[in-house]
Amino acid sequence: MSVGHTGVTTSAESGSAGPVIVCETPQDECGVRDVLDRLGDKWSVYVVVELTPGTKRFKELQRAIPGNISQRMLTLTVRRLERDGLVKRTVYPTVPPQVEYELTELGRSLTHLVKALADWSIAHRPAIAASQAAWDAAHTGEGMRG
Amino acid sequence: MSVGHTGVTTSAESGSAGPVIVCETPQDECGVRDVLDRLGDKWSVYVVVELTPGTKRFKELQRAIPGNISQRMLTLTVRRLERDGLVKRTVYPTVPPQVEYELTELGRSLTHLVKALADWSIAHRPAIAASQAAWDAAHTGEGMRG
DNA sequence: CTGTATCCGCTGGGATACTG
DNA sequence: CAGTATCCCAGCGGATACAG
Repeated sequence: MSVGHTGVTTSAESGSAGPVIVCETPQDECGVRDVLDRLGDKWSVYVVVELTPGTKRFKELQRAIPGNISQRMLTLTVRRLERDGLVKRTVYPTVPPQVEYELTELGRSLTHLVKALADWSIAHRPAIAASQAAWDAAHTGEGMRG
Repeated sequence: MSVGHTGVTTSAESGSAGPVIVCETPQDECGVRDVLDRLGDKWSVYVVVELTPGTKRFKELQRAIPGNISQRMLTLTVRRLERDGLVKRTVYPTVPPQVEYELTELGRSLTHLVKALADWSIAHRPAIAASQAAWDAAHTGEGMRG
């Protein structure tokens, strides 16, 4: 492999023993996984968010993303995004090297969904937090009251 | 814990050594993780999708979800969803026991976003697949040609 | 600066057996 | 049927060292 032990490709063409999702249903919820796997990547969303305003370099991206993403994960993330056609990577063969990342048309078409997700999250976070608190309160000492 | 080695609570109040996300930014992309963590759960989305038409029992849910979700994961998933206030769980103390799951108001407010995600995924899957194929073709034998 | 290869811990998640 | 507890493994993801 070229990018570490995980590789960039997720499931296809790499191993012949991992169906992952059988895809029985015709088209309804079948493709959701494709996006969610990318969105659930823990970092992909942030890259998309940070790239929404415009082009950013590797280091800029790393600094902009909250949560201290490691070099390794940023590389893996942008590579996957690039492979999916959501991000365009441009290398300037200078010294020191400079690499710029930007959203493609496809990537930009996702930003409004990410925005919607973020809006929903922000709008309902209080409700969710309250629900969690209530749940926790109702379940404290369920199997650990000794 | 009451539900296995993983527990239901994700990060808060359980351990004091896991900040996970520092949340430096005021409110822009900060709350995205909350939703994405839930959506990236690999199964949560499917539960929401399957519950969109209406109430379902545990076993029904398990059968309806593509990819053969295990009992354990379905339990964990619906518990988390319940804790977040997205799903309501109703137990009928019959023999044999019967438990019904349904979306709450909060949960239903998410369905249109999930739908949007699914639509986007379906609409752009060909483009993504093409991009992946192109990327793979351009990167075959990068570090494994020996 | 940008990226790759290696080591390693942690957690998600499957299989299974048991309870009510 | 619904749920819990245990075992166990694969993979994600962090830290680090090294290369162009």
